[in-house]
Amino acid sequence: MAKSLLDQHQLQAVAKLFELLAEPTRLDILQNLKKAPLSVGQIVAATNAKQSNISKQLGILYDAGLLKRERQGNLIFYSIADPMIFDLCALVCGKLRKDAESQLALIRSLGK
Amino acid sequence: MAKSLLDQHQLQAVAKLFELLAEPTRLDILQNLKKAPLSVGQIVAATNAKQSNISKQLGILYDAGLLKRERQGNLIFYSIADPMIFDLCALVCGKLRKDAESQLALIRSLGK
DNA sequence: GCATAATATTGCTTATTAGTAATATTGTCA
DNA sequence: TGACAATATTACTAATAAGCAATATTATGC
Repeated sequence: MAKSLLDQHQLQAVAKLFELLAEPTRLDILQNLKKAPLSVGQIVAATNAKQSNISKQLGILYDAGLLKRERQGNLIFYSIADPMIFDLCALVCGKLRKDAESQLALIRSLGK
Repeated sequence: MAKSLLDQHQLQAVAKLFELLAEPTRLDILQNLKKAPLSVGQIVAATNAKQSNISKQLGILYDAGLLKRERQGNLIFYSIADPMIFDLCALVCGKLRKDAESQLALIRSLGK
């Protein structure tokens, strides 16, 4: 394989997936679902977003295939469809932490 | 550590980073810089975006700390500041490929 | 069937941003 | 210094999306 650059269409697909993770509210939903499935009401309670917004964001994540859902009586439980997203988030969190640490080290060295 | 959920501020920082990778043009720039630093003109030639747009997106990636830059005479060379982003993209690409494959397998099994 | 609870949808406003053409800046060379 | 090439900036338009209040849907228990 020579160059292996993604074409326009593939880049769009990758961008689309990143876009899903580019909103604090959706990230909040995902991290709350990490341990176990939750009903919509539980997610609303765990975050500080309105019910209509949570429902909308859940729909977006579900339509994209990142979440599964299952009805249990009156409640609808959402769960993570592909735990890979946590690997993504872990990478990002690791980078942010490392960046913050080296920033701190720089400030400390200047203060001497 | 008990829950270790990210707070609002941290979620925003994570979202911000994903947002940078949520645009096809910026992804295109990044993948072109993977092998070696390139001047702005070279990037414009490698992608199919206008100069002003490339310059703008380069500025965004640079301001965010994802790119470094160095002037060499009349040219300005940009390069990747943190190769971790390629790990992120590899994860996403892997997921998309796997999803596509299982989708294909499903279609094939239905065709029998 | 009716009242109620849980979730989804709709219509709307507001904010953000990609992309562009035109112009400004910066550096090089003669 | 002046002409030219490379890059950055500006002002603008158009499209997208988050968030909200209000309303609609769906399921439960009486």
